[in-house]
Amino acid sequence: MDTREREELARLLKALGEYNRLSMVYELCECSSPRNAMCLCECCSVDASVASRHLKVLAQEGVVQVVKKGRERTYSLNKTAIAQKLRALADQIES
Amino acid sequence: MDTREREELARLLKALGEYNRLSMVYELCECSSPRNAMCLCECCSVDASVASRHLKVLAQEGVVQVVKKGRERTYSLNKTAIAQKLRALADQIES
DNA sequence: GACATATTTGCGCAAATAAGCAAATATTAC
DNA sequence: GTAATATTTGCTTATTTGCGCAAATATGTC
Repeated sequence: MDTREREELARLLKALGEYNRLSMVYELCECSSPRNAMCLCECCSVDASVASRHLKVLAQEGVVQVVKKGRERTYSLNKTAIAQKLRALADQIES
Repeated sequence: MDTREREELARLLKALGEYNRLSMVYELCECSSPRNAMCLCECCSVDASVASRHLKVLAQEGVVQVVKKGRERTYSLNKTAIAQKLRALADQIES
């Protein structure tokens, strides 16, 4: 694993390691259909602007996928990609 | 998963999500035997005091185990515990 | 005891982070 | 066009974080 990858992984873990962001991820886990920021800001009781910023971070790190739908944007989890990265780290740690 | 567990998981991910700390974890991955802070501070070119603080964070979150050996303390990874938590999160995300 | 080594702690500083609010922007509906 | 809704952005504030250095502490060696 080179430096670049390690930096990327650190950013991913940091993105997931903030309580409100993690709560949004869990929320998205439980909803089968994509949600918008207005909905997701409720699960952690923050302003919509705050949720928007958190979701931007999650999108940058590839945790969520954004789809523009009219005046709203819906977010869904990149389940397999994230799960794969977490498992890869688990494997490496256990090796 | 209740609030307490989620906070705990967020703290774990945050602990792993800092580049120098993650580097120490990788370093510990590669050494089969436990290492002390003096050794671990080299892999990320920081002061020993900084390494000491980082290792304290990792210990608090259960990432590493500390063994007091004379005037030094040796650190080793709690491999299975961490791997298990990461896989549990992966499973939950993928579900 | 004196000295060396490993770690921790206190302090200060700079940068990053999270939050809320208000304003700006985009898009839909009427 | 106007009004309503969803999002983003700018601004400010408060807090946290990471770092280095120096001093303090702990422990082993002589």
